[in-house]
Amino acid sequence: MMTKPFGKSGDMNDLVSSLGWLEEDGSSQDGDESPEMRGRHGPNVGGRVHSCTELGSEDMDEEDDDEEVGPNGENAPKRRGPKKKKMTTARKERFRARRIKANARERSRMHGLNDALDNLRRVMPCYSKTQKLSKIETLRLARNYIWALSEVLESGQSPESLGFVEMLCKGLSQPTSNLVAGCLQLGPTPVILNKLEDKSGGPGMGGVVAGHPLSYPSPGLPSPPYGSLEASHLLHMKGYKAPVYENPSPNECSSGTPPYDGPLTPPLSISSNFALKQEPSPHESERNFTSHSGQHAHFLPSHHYTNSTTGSLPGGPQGHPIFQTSRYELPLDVTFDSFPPSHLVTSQMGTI
DNA sequence: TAGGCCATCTGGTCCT
DNA sequence: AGGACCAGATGGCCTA
Repeated sequence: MMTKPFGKSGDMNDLVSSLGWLEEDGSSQDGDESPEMRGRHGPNVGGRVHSCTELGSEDMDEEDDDEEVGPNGENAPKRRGPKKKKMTTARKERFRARRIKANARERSRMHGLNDALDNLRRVMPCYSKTQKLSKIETLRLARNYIWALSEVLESGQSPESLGFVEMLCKGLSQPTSNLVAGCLQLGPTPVILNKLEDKSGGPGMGGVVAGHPLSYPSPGLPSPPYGSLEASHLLHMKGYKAPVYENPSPNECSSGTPPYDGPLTPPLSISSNFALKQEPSPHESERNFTSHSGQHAHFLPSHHYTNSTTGSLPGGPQGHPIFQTSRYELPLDVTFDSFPPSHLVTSQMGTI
């Protein structure tokens, strides 16, 4: 099988980022035929054993149609089971077309996944168009963000505290930690973070321990691209007129759907399905989870803090902007990809 | 140049 | 039969 040259280049990103690309996706009959999307390898890449499925064999048969018969006929494997259908040209074309369609769907699916990741990046506390978080770092930061916010809820810890930032940076790579810290220049004094080897965190978690100074922004970190953000802005509350949550359906970015631009869902409405480890609760609707630090974060259902825009919360800091939100009722299956009002975040971060 | 990240192709599996 | 999802493999791009 010939390995086709693959022409993926930097401009693929432009294609991917454009909505038009997705629209063309289905109709362009796959990149195997388009200059940008040439396949790179045949079915036997990486020494994978080619199966005898119809789909798999069709490509092989394109070059050696009569593989079942050896040069002298003696090597023809005696196959059990249903006899393999003769790969007629029509069948080959059909299977090829099916494969091409499947490739297009797969691309579209992955683009949808990437769109969702982009939405997630936008609501992260250090969104920057120029310094895009990698996929894995986006997920890690999202985890930390949720965790940190839950700690704010549970303990009333100020989001402007060092601990909040430490939680955000936990387990992140050094560049990402720098990025986060560059965004979280809390008040007049830059945040001082401490990032150590994995000592304080759980398995797989990087450790951030107070007392080991490592000032941010780091030497090679220009401030402008990273913007700055007060912690209260991080929680997009200053001057934030929270919209009344009307449409709970997340604006999902499945294939073929436009990028997220839909109704904003409220902050800190931690749904009950967010539970790393659920425990029985005396109150049916309460949720607990064990954080990586071994602490227990205690979640209350959203209606526990569904007060007026100036209302206070049980257990929460009175009058803290984080709680000055209006009525929020989220379905349990709300997704975070529509979670915070991204414009409130980005507007404070000087996204470039 | 090595390593990280990414997009894509591909075949397998499961489900409708 | 066909679609969704997944994981493996590969090569391109970028950066230290």
